Amino acid sequence: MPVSRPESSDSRIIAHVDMDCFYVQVEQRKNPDLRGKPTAVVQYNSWKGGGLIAVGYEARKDGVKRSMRGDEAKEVCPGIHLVQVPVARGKADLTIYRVAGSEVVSILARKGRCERASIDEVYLDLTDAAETMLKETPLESLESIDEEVLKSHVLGLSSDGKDDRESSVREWLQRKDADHRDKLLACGAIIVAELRLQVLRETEFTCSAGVAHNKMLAKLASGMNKPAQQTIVTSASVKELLETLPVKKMKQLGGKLGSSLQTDLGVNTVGDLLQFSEEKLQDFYGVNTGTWLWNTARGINGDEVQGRLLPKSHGSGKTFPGVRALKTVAAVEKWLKELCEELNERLQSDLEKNKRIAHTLTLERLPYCDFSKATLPHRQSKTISLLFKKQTLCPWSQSLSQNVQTTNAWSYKVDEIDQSVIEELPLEIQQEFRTWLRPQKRPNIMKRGSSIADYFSPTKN
DNA sequence: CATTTTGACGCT
DNA sequence: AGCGTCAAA
Repeated sequence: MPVSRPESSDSRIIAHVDMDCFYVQVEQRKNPDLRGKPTAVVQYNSWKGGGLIAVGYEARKDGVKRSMRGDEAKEVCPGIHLVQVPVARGKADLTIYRVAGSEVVSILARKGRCERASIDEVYLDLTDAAETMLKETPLESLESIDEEVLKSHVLGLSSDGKDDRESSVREWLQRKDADHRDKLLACGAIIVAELRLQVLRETEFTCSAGVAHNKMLAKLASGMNKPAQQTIVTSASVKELLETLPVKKMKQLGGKLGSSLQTDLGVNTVGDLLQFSEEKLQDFYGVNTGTWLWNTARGINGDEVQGRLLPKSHGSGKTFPGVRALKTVAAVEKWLKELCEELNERLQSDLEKNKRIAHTLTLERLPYCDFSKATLPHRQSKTISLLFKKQTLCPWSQSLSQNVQTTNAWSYKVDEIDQSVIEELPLEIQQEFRTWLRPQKRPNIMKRGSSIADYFSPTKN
């Protein structure tokens, strides 16, 4: 965990925006008949109705849970509408959701530094925008405050449960005697409410948000009131909030580290961590993790919002469970080709839209966790450069062939990137490329085709 | 037969 | 470079 700026006096204004049951909303926009009806999105449907990966709020009321099978969902919610993820090349194709996610990012990026954290989440650093707003329009003089802002949940605001919550939120937003950091939070809340309304107007999607002084607290808050609401974390509320918060609810503590805290240290809430010195935590978990835990217990988190609107990598995969395991080289080749073709299509559109070009390719085989049998060790991966030659991928064939009948060994060569691909790039990028490639003067040995699958076509040794 | 399909980042 | 961890729909 990076600990770039661990100060408790952190006065940044950070928002985390999270789309509500995103895939369901995408499907409901595509087919408005589904709006207001119990809906879930499933991957495949031939086995027990497919696996749910997103559940709308109407269906959640009936007890439908993610990771249920479609058939199970029908049992608890007979009227549920199950929409299938599109299938292309024999596998789930998430393109429509990625495109929808990027629509949202392009709107949210208008007000400050924006980081695409996942297909449907972003972090925003609104510090500058909030400071500017506070300077130019003192909150007390703001006579018309947007209705959406008044629906905010302000943690630590005592009258959160009384009948006129909105007026107490208005009062909090405009408090003359509020300290500077609270006023900045109020400005952040106004900006985020505006952004969420813009997202709704321009995409028809609702989202929830958290506004706080750092990423950790903003993320925590965005999930506290869903759907279509926002939550503000004041500094004054942090201690109480963390005191009773189960460690498992904190990002990064949902897995083995969180379990270890519970079983090895008897730490059940984030507040319980306060009893341990930084040194003690470092002894247990190493310098970085120890310091990170010590800061986390105090609501301190220095992670910066990375200005990054695009994903750093593209992946395409498919599982072949149980009896569907691939048993022949031909079957492995067939599916590698399908995966490569999907990837190729996405790389092509990335090149056209963003002028980016891939430079490494990694083939991975993920473990299949069947505890009933002797299971394959773990994960295996091989990475190659797509830009430079002198790469032979014999190891790949070994990994791939380990569990299939090997007929003839494969070997692959990857050459310099094809000249025609470079020529499609903007001129200044081309220039950069020639610099990188300068030591490489030899002509291509292998002609590169239109599909990255061609990189893996078996060649003679 | 069976969550699946992603994506980021840390450790060595 | 290769593997492990964590998280989200």
